[in-house]
Amino acid sequence: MSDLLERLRGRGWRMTAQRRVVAEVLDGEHVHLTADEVHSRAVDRLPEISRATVYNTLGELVSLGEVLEVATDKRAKRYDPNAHRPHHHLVCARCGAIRDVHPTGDPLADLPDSERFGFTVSDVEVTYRGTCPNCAST
Amino acid sequence: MSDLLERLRGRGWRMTAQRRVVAEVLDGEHVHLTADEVHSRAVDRLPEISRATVYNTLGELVSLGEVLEVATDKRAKRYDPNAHRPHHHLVCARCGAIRDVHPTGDPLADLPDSERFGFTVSDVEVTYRGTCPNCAST
DNA sequence: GCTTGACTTAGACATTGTCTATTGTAAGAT
DNA sequence: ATCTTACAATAGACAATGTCTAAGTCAAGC
Repeated sequence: MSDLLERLRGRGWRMTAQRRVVAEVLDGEHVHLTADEVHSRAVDRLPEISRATVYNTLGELVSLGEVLEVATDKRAKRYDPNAHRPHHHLVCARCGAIRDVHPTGDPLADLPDSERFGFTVSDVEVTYRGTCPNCAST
Repeated sequence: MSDLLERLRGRGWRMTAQRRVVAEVLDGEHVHLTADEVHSRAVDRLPEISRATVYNTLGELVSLGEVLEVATDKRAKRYDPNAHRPHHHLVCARCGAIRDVHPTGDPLADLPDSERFGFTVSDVEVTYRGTCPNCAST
């Protein structure tokens, strides 16, 4: 399974039961869990894992560049393990469902110098919003 | 000043001292305040205004479509009064400064049907990230 | 199998946002 | 001008999310 665990081990990350569980919970495509969701799933496998550890571990994974923070919804941050392949997000305004998407084109090229205000621009984040098929039919 | 107040009045919005102050605080270009910042600036002009009123008023302005919520930073929501002219945001990763920007091109057109997962896509939000001139020089 | 420094824990604390019951008031009616 | 009344504002409790600390625990190297 998870290349994630492999990569982390290779980077000298000290492996503990808690960290393994967090990494396992985050495995997969179209995974965008909040910290609390990660925690409750982790508790299923390792009942004594604490909230602080989940937050710490998520923060480390983000620093290591193995997981992305996304702020699609205005409430909790979500964590996206699909960090090695650049992508953007499509969010359902009704139910909050999130899909990873890969638009064509480069939005960076669409920002003229005159609109950069002297900034060095390094990254773009695109969030598409709409209604998912499920919510549309009800 | 503010067409905002004009428009609100025209829409039958009951005008109170508190609402006027909130609307005034939000007036201008490149304004992206958090609810708490709005509150503290409102307090300067109207010391007895309560936090709840600021939150309520901001929520109403958003519902009315006169103000946009933006989630550029992962902490508090920010409120952008520039709702009548579509635009995106450029954020400094160091200091959090925000500018309104107007990229060319249409990101909606860049999302192929095969990447829409059956969603009806209605809106796009683009956030550019980088370093502002101020932070770059220090 | 020790030792040690890094990891984990519980829970207090901080920040941001929401809700409720009560009091106040803008704006139309008289 | 004053009255009435529905809507708005208030204080403060509560909720959700995230951060920090002091003390205990353990993975990994020796």
